[in-house]
Amino acid sequence: MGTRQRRLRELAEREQRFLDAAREQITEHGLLSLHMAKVARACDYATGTLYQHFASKEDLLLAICADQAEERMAVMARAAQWQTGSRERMIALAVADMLFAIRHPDHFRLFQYASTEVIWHAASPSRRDNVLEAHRPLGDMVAQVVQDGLDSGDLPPQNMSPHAVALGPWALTEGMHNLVNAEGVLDFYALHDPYRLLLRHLHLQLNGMQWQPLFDPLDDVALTRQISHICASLFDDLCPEGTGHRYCSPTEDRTP
Amino acid sequence: MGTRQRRLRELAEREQRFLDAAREQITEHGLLSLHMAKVARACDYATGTLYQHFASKEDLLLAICADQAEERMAVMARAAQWQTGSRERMIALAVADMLFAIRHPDHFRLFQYASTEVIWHAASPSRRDNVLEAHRPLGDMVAQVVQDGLDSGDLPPQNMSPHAVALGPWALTEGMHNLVNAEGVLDFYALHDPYRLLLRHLHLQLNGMQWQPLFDPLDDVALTRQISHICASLFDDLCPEGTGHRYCSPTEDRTP
DNA sequence: CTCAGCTTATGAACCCCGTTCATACTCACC
DNA sequence: GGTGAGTATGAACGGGGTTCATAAGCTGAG
Repeated sequence: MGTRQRRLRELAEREQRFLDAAREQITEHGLLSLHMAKVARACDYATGTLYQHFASKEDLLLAICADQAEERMAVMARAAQWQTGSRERMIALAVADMLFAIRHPDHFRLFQYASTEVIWHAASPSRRDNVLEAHRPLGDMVAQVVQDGLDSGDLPPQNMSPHAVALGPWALTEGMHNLVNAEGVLDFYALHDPYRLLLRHLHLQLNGMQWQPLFDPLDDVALTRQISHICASLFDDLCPEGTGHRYCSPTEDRTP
Repeated sequence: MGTRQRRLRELAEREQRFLDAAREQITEHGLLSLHMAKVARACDYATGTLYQHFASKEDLLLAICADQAEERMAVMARAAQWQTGSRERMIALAVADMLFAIRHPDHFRLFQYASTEVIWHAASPSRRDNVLEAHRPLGDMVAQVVQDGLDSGDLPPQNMSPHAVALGPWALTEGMHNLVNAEGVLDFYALHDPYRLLLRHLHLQLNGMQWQPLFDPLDDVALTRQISHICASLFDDLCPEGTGHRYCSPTEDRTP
């Protein structure tokens, strides 16, 4: 029955248009100015129609999250793809996510906001599952890196499951994103270039897990080279329109 | 002029009563059910009066944060107080914060929610400064531990400022709290007792910074003993009414 | 005691949304 | 053409944050 299939396709297309419109509004005017009526109007629909797709505003927010997660994962996967050792791949994952957070601050803020208890529990359960499912690759990718390292003898066994080991770098990265995002904190402590700091700490952390060191984590030049190397493979993804973009710390512009 | 002073005192007292009422409502009915009208009514005031103290709902939320921060800091300070080495003090800070998050989940969720872009920027600037100021001890405590360690020769120099070094353990702890709070994530990866995992990773991280190890981070028994030791000095703070409370991982109850 | 002047409290009214629902429309199928 | 399931509409509803004109209380002076 071709009619039914067409219907479904149209439904999915419309949903995507709603999501895009919502995303655009967030990018343009901030999370605070996301209104259901405006999203519907932007797609030339009445407000009620929106509620055939999303049970509530929170539901819409989480839908956007699930939608954006795909892109986030893709960027990370691509960054890790070109690295050889387990350690390099782990670092690449963190750098990619960090770049994503820098380049798409609104999306990243949305991730934080939506994973808040208030929003999370106001959405429908199925939508929550969607978000979790969409984010599954994140944890799996990190754990896979550990697993591959163990298999190839690249890493020493830790008596911990790959996922448990993976939680360390993952938490460190998330936490640093948080601190960076919490405006004021970094200025408070006069910490410039927090993302380079993240990389340094990540290296130190891997050292602690006795992953063989590539170079001294305190070697600033080597660190920069590594970041640039990873970034080079990512800028097409992250800056489609940009030409000649290079790694530039978010605070670098501020210093005269 | 005694009148003026009395006025100010009354003002402060009333503000505190508002804050307490709001906190109670959050504890009782969750963040979603915090309504300005109800807070005012709980203190036998009209709604409008609330707006003489707090410019908006977000302002009130941030005020609660600043208020609660004091308690959070106090618990951490107390935990670190009884430890001798730099490494133990650093661990104690993390454990204390972790316990605070477990024992006061609502407060902790509020911290997360309020540091969200949406809430943060809807509050008044002076209130935001309040929150930052109230949280300053957090970063300073962590950095102080590093500084003391360096001064006493307890720690090797890292070519990094104490605050920069401190950001590592700090971010790791925050990040782990986040992941734990993001419901579903841990079940997804079958990770039980995430807080013990935090401790393990913290030890591994300190290893990486070449802080001399106390024991093998993978030694589960030693880890538990250390956690219990730190907790013992904290339960009076965290469970005023509780008698005979002991450390118990949040997931321990679930397993039959 | 009394009046002026300032501070604070009041709660009804305002307004902005998110959400719902009865109605009308569309269109594939008989 | 008739039928019914699916879909769109937009006015109306309701909750709740915010404001404001008014009233009440308090202080200090005369």
